[in-house]
Amino acid sequence: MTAAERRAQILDAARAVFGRRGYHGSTTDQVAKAAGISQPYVVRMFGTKEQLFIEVLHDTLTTLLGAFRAAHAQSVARGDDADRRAQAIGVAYLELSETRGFHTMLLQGFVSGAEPAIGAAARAGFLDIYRFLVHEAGFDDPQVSSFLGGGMLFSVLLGIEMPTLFDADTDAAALMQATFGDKCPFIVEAERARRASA
Amino acid sequence: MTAAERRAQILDAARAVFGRRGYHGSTTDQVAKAAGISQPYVVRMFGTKEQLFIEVLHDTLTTLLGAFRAAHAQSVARGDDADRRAQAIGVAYLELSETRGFHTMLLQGFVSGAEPAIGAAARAGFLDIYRFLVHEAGFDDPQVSSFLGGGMLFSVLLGIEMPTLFDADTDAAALMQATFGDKCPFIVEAERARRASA
DNA sequence: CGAGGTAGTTATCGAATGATTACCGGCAAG
DNA sequence: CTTGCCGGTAATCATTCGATAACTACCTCG
Repeated sequence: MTAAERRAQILDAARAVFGRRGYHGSTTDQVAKAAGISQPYVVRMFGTKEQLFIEVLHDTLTTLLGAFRAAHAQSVARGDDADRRAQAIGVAYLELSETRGFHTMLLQGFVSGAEPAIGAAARAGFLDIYRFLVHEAGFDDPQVSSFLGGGMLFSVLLGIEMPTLFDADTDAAALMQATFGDKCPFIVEAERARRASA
Repeated sequence: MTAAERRAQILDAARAVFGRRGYHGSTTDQVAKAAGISQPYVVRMFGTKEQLFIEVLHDTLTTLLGAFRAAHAQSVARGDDADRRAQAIGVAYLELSETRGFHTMLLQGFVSGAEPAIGAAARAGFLDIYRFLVHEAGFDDPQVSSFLGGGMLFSVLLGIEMPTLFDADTDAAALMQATFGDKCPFIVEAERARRASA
């Protein structure tokens, strides 16, 4: 396998691992095992664990902004009004949950601000999203706060593994229904599958 | 000093440490140093680091719910309408940022769901907040989503140390203005003081 | 006084983990 | 054929960190 392919594969595996256990809670060996290679190779390819984490975060943020731009452009092409355009971007955000550990990886990046290099990357990435929403998508202040807040709540509910309580607790089910909307059954099912495979 | 006093002091120090670096990123020695005692004593008093983390989380959630209940009761006593009552609880949430690491500790609890015992405590605590908002404070679904989302965004912006960019980046300043509202200068100043002391 | 409990410490151990080094097999080019 | 590089591993090192053990100073009560 070529080095570039391996690199992509490691980034993918690392996103799942880091997304679940965070920067400090994950080991390079876990990433290596998830990618099906040896631990020293992970380190050699990325230099350090911190560098790997930052590249995963950067890659995830790039994917996110790409998805947002695509959704926005499509919505504009359809001639949607402002509300519809905002909704299209929101849907794009929810649909990124199909790629393993996407939202939890973002969140883990956002709570690792105490590591200087990671904090800088996280701040820059968060601001990029904000700038896109305001300057490209034309959100106003209440819209952007509401959008980002909804996104953070979404990610936290996934990180906390709230879907495990969907069947056991009616309040949990109501909360997730209120947050995930009509994507709710889809997300609950995806989480169930993830747990079953683990 | 009595054991109960020490316990409270350690919990306080641990909240600041865990809030900044998370569960895996913090060491019992950092907590001990912050509390001015030896590392083995921290472990002996709480059994394990995990147990300490869970107790800090529980303590933080208890404080949070207490503050919410007090704010709600006061608002009811004033005869406020539903919107005012919701706002009073929101203000109570913001004001808890005066106690060191409060919001970031909550967030760190919420992203450590991969540790089984911590995840269970975090889910239960999150649901307690949800239940208070819905069943005691009478929030409807959109209100509760908006409130929780705003809270998560608030905590993430603190965790990411976004206030460090307040003066350097006008977009960062706008984002924080939109999120923190009129508490914004207060919070920026508090973060500046925290960094100066570190 | 002395016995026991309370609040702590110093010293140390063992496991985990990020990183390094040295090595190996295949394959393409000269 | 052999030289050298590319993709990759096994072995190992140096630290860090949570936990344990053993000890000490102080206070109080009979």
